[in-house]
Amino acid sequence: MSIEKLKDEQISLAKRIQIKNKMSFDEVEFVVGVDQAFDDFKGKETRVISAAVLMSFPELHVVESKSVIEKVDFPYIPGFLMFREGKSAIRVLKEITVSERKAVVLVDGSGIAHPRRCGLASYIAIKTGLPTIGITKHRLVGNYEEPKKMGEAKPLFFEGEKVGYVLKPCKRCNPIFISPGSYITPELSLEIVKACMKGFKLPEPIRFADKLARERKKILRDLNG
DNA sequence: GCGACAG
DNA sequence: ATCTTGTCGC
Repeated sequence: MSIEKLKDEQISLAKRIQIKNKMSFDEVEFVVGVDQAFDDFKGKETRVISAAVLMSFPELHVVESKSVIEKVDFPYIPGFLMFREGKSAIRVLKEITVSERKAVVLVDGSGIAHPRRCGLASYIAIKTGLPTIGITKHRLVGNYEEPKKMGEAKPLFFEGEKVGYVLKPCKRCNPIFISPGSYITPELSLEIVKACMKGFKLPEPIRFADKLARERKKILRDLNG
């Protein structure tokens, strides 16, 4: 599969993205965090561990946790993360009872703040029908004004459009980048992420999913090698 | 050609 | 993302 062909696929998916709220802030009953860890041993095939943590909202109590593991062949290429992590991320989401709930998914990757307006979070939203919010620790695309105070957020612009927000999560933290995947606006995305913060750089659902993925990876190594 | 470039 | 110990600070 050529890069050009993959770009076409992203452009096609981007046309299906809806930057419109599927539900209001008050209607959100759950949030889900999804994150991946990689087991990359010399000589052996790379494996990806995807973890998902379902939490009540706005209380943020863990309701369900699941993880899956599978081989990965696609390399990391900026702008094409969906082809490396998308498949397993969707698999683990199907392991938890999220479809029948009023939930929003927080993903460790960009949403529409992407060269073709279609990052990993958008891919997951389109393939599952669930509203998603993309969150990254580094900028992929876009221009912005540096938020200075803790809790302050500035809009992220790309090619003349507002594609998300840049939030300073804590006093001595670098900002995090928030952009909608689909079925949600930049404003509600920011509002929900803020409500998921508990003094750390990343929102609770992502932190918990990250922690779970790493734990499973360690167990995997102690077992095999 | 040079710099930028999610995880 | 991952490789890695101690260490400075609230």
